[in-house]
Amino acid sequence: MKSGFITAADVAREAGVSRSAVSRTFTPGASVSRDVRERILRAAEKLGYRVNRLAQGLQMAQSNLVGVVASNLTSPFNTALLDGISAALFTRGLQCMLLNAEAARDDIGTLVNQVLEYRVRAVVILSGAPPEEIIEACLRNDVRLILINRGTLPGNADKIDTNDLTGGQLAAERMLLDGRRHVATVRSGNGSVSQKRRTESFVARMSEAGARVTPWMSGPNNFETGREAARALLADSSIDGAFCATDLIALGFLDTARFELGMDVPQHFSIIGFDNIPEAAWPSHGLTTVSHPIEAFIDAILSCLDDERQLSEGALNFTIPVELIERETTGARTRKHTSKAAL
Amino acid sequence: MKSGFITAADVAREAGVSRSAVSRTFTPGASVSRDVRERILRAAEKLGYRVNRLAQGLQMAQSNLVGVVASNLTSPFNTALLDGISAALFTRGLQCMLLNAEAARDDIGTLVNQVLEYRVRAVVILSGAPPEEIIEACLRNDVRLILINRGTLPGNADKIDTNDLTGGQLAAERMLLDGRRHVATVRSGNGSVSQKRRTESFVARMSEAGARVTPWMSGPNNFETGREAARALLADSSIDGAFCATDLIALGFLDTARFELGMDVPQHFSIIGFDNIPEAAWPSHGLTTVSHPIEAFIDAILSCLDDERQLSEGALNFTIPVELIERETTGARTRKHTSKAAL
DNA sequence: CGTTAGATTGCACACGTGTGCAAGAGCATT
DNA sequence: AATGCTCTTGCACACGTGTGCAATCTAACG
Repeated sequence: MKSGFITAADVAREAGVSRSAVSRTFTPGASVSRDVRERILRAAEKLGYRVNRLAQGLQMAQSNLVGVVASNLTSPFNTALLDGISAALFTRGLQCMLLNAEAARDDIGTLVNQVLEYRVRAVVILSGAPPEEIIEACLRNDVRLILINRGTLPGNADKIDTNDLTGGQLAAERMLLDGRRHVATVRSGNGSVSQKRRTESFVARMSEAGARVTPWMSGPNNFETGREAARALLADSSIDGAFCATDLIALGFLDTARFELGMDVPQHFSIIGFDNIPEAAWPSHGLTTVSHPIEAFIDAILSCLDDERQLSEGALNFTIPVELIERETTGARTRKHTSKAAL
Repeated sequence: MKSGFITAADVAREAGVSRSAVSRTFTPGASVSRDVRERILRAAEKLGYRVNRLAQGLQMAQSNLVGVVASNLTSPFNTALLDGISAALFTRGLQCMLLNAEAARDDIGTLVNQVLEYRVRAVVILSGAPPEEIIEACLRNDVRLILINRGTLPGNADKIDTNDLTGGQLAAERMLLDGRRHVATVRSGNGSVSQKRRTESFVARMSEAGARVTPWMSGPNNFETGREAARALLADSSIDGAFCATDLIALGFLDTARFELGMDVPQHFSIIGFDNIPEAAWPSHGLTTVSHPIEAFIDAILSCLDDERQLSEGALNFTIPVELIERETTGARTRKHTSKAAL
């Protein structure tokens, strides 16, 4: 057998019909008689025919591809999201093009441009912020742009955002219930809009209640950042609580406080994270956290993809609900100011 | 501005040259005079021209896509691998098509068929086992097939495998040094070849040294599986060590032993995992484990992609080296048979 | 049997690109 | 000045597919 792919023309020759018939056989809803269809299917099976999606996409001026821009795939929340998205795309007969934002040094513009070259149907941005001219380019070419937790960027794009305001408030209420009066906020330094929003909401509520807040912000969104924050912040022993913008940071903070600094959580202070990653529920951590369920994100993304309208007719907006998951890093059964007594 | 993408013909008209010149301008190494090239680049910039990769792929009978079949993206080792692969592909100007094997109910044949429709340059299989006719289909169409830890499947494909034999032996030696005489092996029930190999190598060495081995195997490769194994196995208090085929399982085992069953590791027994995921190094776990570095996998994959030969001329084989990372779940400073004394 | 509506089939064009080929332009060598 | 060589440029074809249009075929109905 000769090398190279089998084309519809090969199948047509084998089945003794025209190439159009082959094309119609593989096009749902097209008009083909039953015995011709069967003869074609048999020939296609025999030769190992596969429709060339590149040619198809060229003809239709659209592909079945969806670009997904992600980064920090070591964060379990991001990977869970990616897992859900790739599975959801499969159910819609779409293919997932994964773009690694870190590899491109967070040059989201270049990445989106690359993916536009494939005439993708939509682009999902999980990470980084695309420049405005890129948003316009997508709009002009009828490519849906779906922004996940990117905040209110200018331009016409579908936006799916966690209810960070409520999330921050829930965390604050729990801190206040624990009687904490001097809390820290910890987030990564790369300026994620979502981290900023939830932190500021937390700060607002705590300040309103008269508590003191020490902000801390540095490094990437990972475990090590939490460790560094703990070392820096816990030198000041008046701090009796920490709200970390992601679970990964919170777990680094927690582990360092417990095992490196020998502190007792939640006796000495309370810790609350955000994301509800699987690791937070492990017995060794038992991290109290704010959850924003993956399923809600997936549903919202599918709604955007199923939306038949042109993007120019208006974009969609979704807010993902949050919930406080209480575990063992909050709710100490003790009097207030225990940590001060340790001085 | 009219909707739809800008084509090379549009640019040619704008710049007052032929369409060929535009094509050559964007083809490295083609012959174009300097001022024509500049005029074209200016026109392209102005109009927002993007090469249509679908048409290009059709013409060249090949795309810049590489299919990656993965599953269990909640496993940090898999995601780290995916992260590395997507970044590496970017450096080679290739695009990553992510296929979720779980979403396709592990029907790898269908997945590979789908990805072949895009005339991909190669397919990387991180999960599941493709049927032999698919391997042949790839071979026939000059699509490289790169199998990661899939064992010795029949057919001509590039194979990259962890040195599981040495890995299992290293774990066994450490167990013997700890004086363990009745150890368990824990692996998931979905029959990963790699898990099987490392476990069997461990068992062989332990048996050779006269130790007793109780095998356990069930469920998917996740934390919960480790928990169930601990509950089932530690009812038999003569067991004084466990070798888990992945870190995720090992951590579930460890956490359950410590926090649910109140045992002391490594006093009561030793635990060794495999993969060296980041979580294993967290202070709260300190899991001793066998590492097979991601970088080695990436290097091997790139070597396969860079290999210019046709697949029919012979495939590549790589073995990834392993190393025992000793942390706090082995090496108890105590006399032998401590656990027996606890009976 | 004649007519008509409906289903089926093939022809031919379009989608946007890369490149072989030949023609032309510019320049150095004889 | 004539010749040969190198560089540039445009024409035209091919890649594999979907589909409008017209032609053909089938069957139902009068």
